[in-house]
Formats: sequence, structure tokens, C-alpha cells
Amino acid sequence: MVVAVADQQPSVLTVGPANALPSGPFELGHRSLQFGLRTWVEQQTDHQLGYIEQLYTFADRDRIGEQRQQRVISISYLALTRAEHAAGGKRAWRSWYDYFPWEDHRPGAPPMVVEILQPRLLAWADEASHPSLRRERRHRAAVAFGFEDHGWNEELVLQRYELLYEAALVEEATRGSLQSASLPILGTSMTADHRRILATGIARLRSKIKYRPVVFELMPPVFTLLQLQRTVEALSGRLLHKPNFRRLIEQQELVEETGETTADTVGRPAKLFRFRHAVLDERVVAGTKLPLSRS
Amino acid sequence: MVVAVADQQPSVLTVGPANALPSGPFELGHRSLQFGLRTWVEQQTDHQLGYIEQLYTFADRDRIGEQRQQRVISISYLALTRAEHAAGGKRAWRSWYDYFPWEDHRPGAPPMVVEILQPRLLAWADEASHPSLRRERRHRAAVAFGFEDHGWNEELVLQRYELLYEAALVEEATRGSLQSASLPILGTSMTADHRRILATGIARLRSKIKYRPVVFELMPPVFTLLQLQRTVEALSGRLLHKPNFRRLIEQQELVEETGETTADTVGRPAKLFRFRHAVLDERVVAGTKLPLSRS
DNA sequence: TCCAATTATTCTCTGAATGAGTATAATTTG
DNA sequence: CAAATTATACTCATTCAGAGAATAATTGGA
Repeated sequence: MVVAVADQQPSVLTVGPANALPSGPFELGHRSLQFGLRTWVEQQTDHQLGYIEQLYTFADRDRIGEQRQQRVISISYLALTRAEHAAGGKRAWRSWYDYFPWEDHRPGAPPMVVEILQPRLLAWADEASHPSLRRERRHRAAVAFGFEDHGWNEELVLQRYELLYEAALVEEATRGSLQSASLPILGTSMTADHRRILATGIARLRSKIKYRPVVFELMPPVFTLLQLQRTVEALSGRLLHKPNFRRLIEQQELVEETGETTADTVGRPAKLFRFRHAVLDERVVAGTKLPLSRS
Repeated sequence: MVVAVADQQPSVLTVGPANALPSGPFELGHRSLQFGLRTWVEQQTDHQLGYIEQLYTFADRDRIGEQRQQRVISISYLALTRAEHAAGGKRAWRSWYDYFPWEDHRPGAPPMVVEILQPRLLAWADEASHPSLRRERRHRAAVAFGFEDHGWNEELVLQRYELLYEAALVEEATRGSLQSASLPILGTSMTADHRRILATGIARLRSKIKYRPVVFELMPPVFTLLQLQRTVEALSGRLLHKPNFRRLIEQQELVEETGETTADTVGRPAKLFRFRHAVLDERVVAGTKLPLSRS
């Protein structure tokens, strides 16, 4: 899963006509998984990868090799890059909100959440035979999608996708069975379980930007604070409070002024900043939530 | 990596005489990786696993199969269980601080950190030819082990192990080469890269207990708040502030009183609590660190 | 019986971080 | 030159984390 942000859209690199993530075999020549991945993706996409992180390893039933009884082990990765190079040929950048239209809450909650997802999920809950199962399904849906008093939690991307899968509301879930009765169109579907991998990656990234300075892997060398904010907003799918965002960035000393300002747009020109690469050495991780004792 | 806590020692299940983690092949009959793992470990160790989490997938050079040119892919997992059943036969519980003696800061920082590790790491840093590399090595060591003004960060378990590995201060690092000159005894070594997996798992667990109620997987059904605190302290390797720990647990409503109290020990008897399993449904994840805007 | 020791529990105080909103500054556009 | 637009700075209230003190309920021995 190769991620970049351009024009305030978080985008993933896809290959082929059928919405697949770039993937390839792990070969004997490769020194390690990460190294093999890097060389492979750079060959296939002419793209330098910055940050790379392992996501998850799958070997489930629907991943059995064609002829012989042989398992395919899929090891998925998340990679961040800058969206400068335009992709051509068989590959294309595509907004991840094409695949997860219910995840973009920047203009407010999308109407489809209440108008389509909520009634369908409630109908699915009511299909259950046992009352306690019905209650459990309704509760899971409410937590995942923030239905009743529950608020929207942008990190629950995978839980939401799995819920829709269970309820057979995404195309992938109806593939094996013949009775594709409702045939819903909830987001663009993908090859195999690639949309599930995407959901895992989005969730991981939305969580990670909160405690590690990984956003800067997606930024150009020099940027304004608003551009930085728009990028974070694109990833998290939510709008941020501008003054407080500035305070957060500045008090953590993540950036330094270049001394220059923007000139192109209307309004007061904004100061340009660059990422302080030194912070990667200085602070490794921020957070303790345990009440430590002095001695 | 199967973890339990008994007698205030965080312990891992080992097999064989040579300090190995329990492991086994993934077979065609297994429905999924997680399912295969569960059945395999339960067969081998007579142990019911509670919480299971995938750690990392390795396929590096030193994991090449013996005869044919064939890679071995190792998928490591972290599992939490209760230490009630005594293990017998070829398997044994062993404190993870046997393998990482520098990680237990409960009685304060172990003397070995300043007396042994610091001088050896500084000597290793000075081996470097280039001054900037020397400075970088010293800085990395200071951050990882909290040498100068840097404090101790209990989550950097893997970074610390990797640093000691690079500096050839753990036995595993000197295996391939003939010149095992210094032959240091920094913790008990393990088969293959099992100690590295352990480090990964400890780091993951120390991080996770801060934002997910996983500690309770390690507790008996009923416990006092001090017992709970001692367990968290065993895992994190640090002492906690008692009143603040209580406040943290209570305000999150993680536990409920049973109505009973302990009777066996001296001092005022403590109330007994049990975990509120309902919280697993209620709050999925706590934290946002982004300055969200209202609308 | 009563005091010391021990452990449990509650409360207070302080400073830092967070959420929310307002005020001011420097541009472009008509 | 005023209005619109964007950037930046400041204020206030609330919550949360760190630290320590005070009080409660036991046991063990003098």
C-alpha cells in the first residue's frame, strides 16, 4: 500500500484495471523482506519509497494457490512517499475515499452514513435469530459508525469494513455465493482482499500520525502550516482546529522556519517551514500514560 | 511468545534446554494462521491462550533452510495467559528479565547499566572511524539507555537490544564470526533470533498496556488493585505511583468491586475487584491527540 | 489492652496540556 | 482605499497528570 497526498486527497497506488494494490513475489535473491519490497516497488512504479512499515501477514482460506494444495502467505506493507512523480501506464493514484466513501468526514459526516449504512446495518442486525445477537450487532454498528451517542472514531476503519463485510454490504463479501441479491454499491471494490489491507493501512496511519512525525514523509521539503494541516486532515478524514494545530506543531518543535514566505496566493502570505529531521533522533516516542513514581 | 505474570515476574514459556520459544509449522489443515497457532500451542503446552496478537514476520538471511535454497518465513505472535497451570516436562516459565537484565528498573536502574553497558557502548562508539559516526553512536546509546539528561523510556526494548547486537555485546551477535574476543555475558542468550522476537514482544506489550486493557488477560478473575499495579509494574519494569494508579483505573471504570476483601495478609484488608468485560465493547480506543474542530 | 507497624484508601494541590474562541496582522482584489 | 482573505497571536476555562499528605482498617507483639 503506497500512500501519497496530493490536492488534499490521500491516494494509493493501484495497478491494472481491476483495482489491485502493487504486489510481487519474494525471491531468493532478496536480502530481506523489506529490502525485497523496496526494490520490487521501485522497479514497478518508478517510485522511491520513504517510510516503510509492515502491516500484517495473511494466510487465510481464500488465499489458497490455484492448482496444488499450497498456501500463499501474503505479507502486507504500508509505504509513504511524495506524490510528485505523475504515475503513468498501468498504474494510477486513486483517492482512498473512492474505496471507503464513508470515511471522509471533513465536510461533516457523509449523508450516506445515516441514509444508507445505518438502515442497512439495522436491517442486518434484525436478521439475527437470537435477541441478544441482535442487540450485539446493533451495538457494534453504533460504536463503529458513531450512531447513537457514540462519536465518530476515525481509527475504526477496519472494524467498519469488517462490519460491512459481515453484513454482506460490500461486493467482496458476495463473491463466493451465488445469491448476490442486493448487490450494493458501497465504495469501489478491489481484487482479492486488497480492500481489507487498505483498511488496515488507513487505520494504522491514522493512529500513527498522532504520536510519530510520519506526516512529513508525505510533505514536500518546504511547506506552510496550513498545507501540513490539510494533509493531516486528508489522512484522518476530519477537520482540525487551526490555532490549536499550530500550537501543537510548534510546541513540539517539529518544524523550523525557512525565512521565506509564500507569494502566490491571496491573503496574507504564509511562512514556509521545513521538517526538523533532528527530532527523529531527539525524541523517539512521546507518550507515557502510566503514573510513574519518582524513585 | 507466551506471557504470564507470576510472583511479580513477567515470564515467558520456553521449550527445550537451549532457551527457545515454542514454535511450529503452519500446516495445510489449519484454517488460518491465528487458528493454527492456537491449536498448536495448546497441544504443545497444555495452555489455553487468551489474547493473541501478531508481532512481526521475518525472512532474513540467517533464516535460510538447511539444504535446499529455500527461505523460512517466521511469523511471530504474542499471546497472554494466566500462569495458573504449572508447566512441566520440556517446557518452563522463565522471567524475561533473565534475557534482558537491563530492562528491570523496578528497584531503580540496575547497576549494570552504568557500570557495564555504558562503558562498553562508549568503547564501541569510539571504535568508529569517522567522528560524526562516533557522535551518532554515542547519541543513539544515550537515547536508548537514558544516559545523559535523557530519561529511561521503557518502550525502547528493541532499540536497546539492537544496539547491543550491533556493538557485539550479546552472544547472538558473535555466533557467525570466529573472533568471539570479549565474550560478554549480557543476559541469557536464545536460539536463533528468538531473543529479538522477545524484545519485539516486550516492547509491544509495554506500549499496549497504556491504551488497551490487556493486563487483565494476565490477572486471575478476582484481584486487588495492588496486585493489578504489581502486574503492570512487572511488565513495564518501573514502579508506579499508587494513588495515581488507582485514580487512573477507577476513572476509566475498568473494574468493579466484588464486595469481598482479602483476609490473608497483614495490614488493612484490600477490596477485591473484577474486570468489567463490558468495557471491551463500550470504549474501543481512547485516544485522540489531534486538535479536532467541532463542526 | 494498647501502641507500633503495615497496608489500603481518600483527598488536596499544582502545573501542564487541551478545547474553544477572539483579536490582530498582512496580503490581494475590485 | 475598502472589502475579502488568509495568517498569526493571544486569552480563558476545563481537564488531566504528577506529587505528596492525610486518614482508615487491620495484625502483631509489648
